Amino acid sequence: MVVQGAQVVGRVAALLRLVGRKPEGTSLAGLVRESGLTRPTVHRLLASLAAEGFLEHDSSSGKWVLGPEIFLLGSVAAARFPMEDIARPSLRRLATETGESAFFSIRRGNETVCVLREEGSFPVRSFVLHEGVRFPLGVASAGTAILAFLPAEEQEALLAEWAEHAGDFSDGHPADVVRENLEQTRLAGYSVNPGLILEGSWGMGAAVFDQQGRPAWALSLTGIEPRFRPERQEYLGKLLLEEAHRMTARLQGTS
Amino acid sequence: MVVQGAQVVGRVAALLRLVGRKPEGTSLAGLVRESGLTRPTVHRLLASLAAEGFLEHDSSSGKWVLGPEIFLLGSVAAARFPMEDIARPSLRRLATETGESAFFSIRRGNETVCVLREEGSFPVRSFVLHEGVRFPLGVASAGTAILAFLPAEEQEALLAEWAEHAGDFSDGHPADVVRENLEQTRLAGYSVNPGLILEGSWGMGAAVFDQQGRPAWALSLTGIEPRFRPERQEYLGKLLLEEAHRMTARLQGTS
DNA sequence: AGATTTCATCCACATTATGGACAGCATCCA
DNA sequence: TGGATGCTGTCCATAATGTGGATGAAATCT
Repeated sequence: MVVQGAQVVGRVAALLRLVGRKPEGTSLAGLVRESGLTRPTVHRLLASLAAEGFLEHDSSSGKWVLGPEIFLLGSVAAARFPMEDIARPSLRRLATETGESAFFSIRRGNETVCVLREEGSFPVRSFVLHEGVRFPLGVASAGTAILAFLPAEEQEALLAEWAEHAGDFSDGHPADVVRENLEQTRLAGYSVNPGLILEGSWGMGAAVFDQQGRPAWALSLTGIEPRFRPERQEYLGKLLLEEAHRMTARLQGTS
Repeated sequence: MVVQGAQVVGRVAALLRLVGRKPEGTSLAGLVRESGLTRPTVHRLLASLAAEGFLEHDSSSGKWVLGPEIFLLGSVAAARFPMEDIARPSLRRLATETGESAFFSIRRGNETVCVLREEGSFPVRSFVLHEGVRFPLGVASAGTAILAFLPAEEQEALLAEWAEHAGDFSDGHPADVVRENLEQTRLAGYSVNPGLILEGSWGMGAAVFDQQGRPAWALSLTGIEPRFRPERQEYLGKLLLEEAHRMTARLQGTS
């Protein structure tokens, strides 16, 4: 998987992903911490990425943010990944129908990345999840919904080295809790995150399947605990599954 | 401008831009030609970019295309560059009103990059311009409209080394023709490209200005020569200027 | 005003990326 | 059928490239 003689490419990619996590930008020190690289190296790579227009350095805040070239390349790439067109209507329906915030996440390797958000009308909202945020598979409702429907051996591979895979999240997500959660998800069809990431901040998710029948994306809803009591879960789950089925059908149909 | 000790970053950036030019993808050999790098180097960089998800290698066609990570980062970056929301309505109006195809391009250094397209109803369409295509400033109607309203010294800097700047386009665009064209553009407010890139394929453009009053974007229309006769140019130019003014006002107002 | 944290830059060193060379496939043509 | 052409993928000795410890300046906190 790893290509010889391209160390920097990996480092650059990691830095771009880290910067992309926070729309408001990240400081040099933060990136040094999160990347594990030395400061001079991070600084040089950031500066050269900025010279290429892939990043920008907000001189007032000193933070680094994604630059115009990323936006431009992204617009071109979006033609091959018409997620916006396909997912947005479902998100709108979910958000207006339930009042919660609705999200569309995409699987990328052993992570999920949140791509789209649609705010609900309910006045208390959680900001744990937003565009660009990444979670390890099995963490958060979207990643649980996806992991639950991956081939058993892939699930086992991740669970076998769970602490390493889940990183900072392994504290709040012990492997046995996750196992139980995946089992529940397979039974119900949808996943429930009972505030495991942030107390009181609940979520539910349902997987969307690609043409090969693999769970590649997920729809999810987030909100506060009182809005996710058991009696309402069934209703929310039904809505999520409905929209997930609709998207899956649409994606099977295309091409 | 160029950062020391970051050769690869520049190379990677150049390759990504080259790949982004053609939505259908580019072959290794093509990228070797266009980048001026050696084949092993290009291959290694492409392979490692693909391992990171920044590119994908279509194994049937053997071509390299932009990958999912670019799409994901692009979605995050799009929040800082809300061009779609602001430009799309103007493009719609231009396309429906005129029947020609309408485009929105953005200035990036000494180039313009086409970001958005809206097809017109007229059944003969040119495909010289599409999302991701880059032209040197002063080439094509969008780049002419922008260049014409840059500070005189910046214009002169480019015209002074025109052959180098315009590259392959310098044949069809001699410096004195461009100078005359810029003059005309300043007089009329809008630019006209009388089939200089491809015979019979005409275009007209108008610049959109940022908060500092600098021409940073452009709206343009393209079509075949009979649709751009002098009597119609005035009408098309008026529409372009109207929409460009509207966008400029909207952009001044925001923030 | 001293302590602490963050940012920017230098430069000797060796790790890392480079590219010439080789190998494997197609396709085309004599 | 053979060999000429054009493409992709890989190896590895070489040196050019990127690295990171160290230093200093600047900003922020106590």
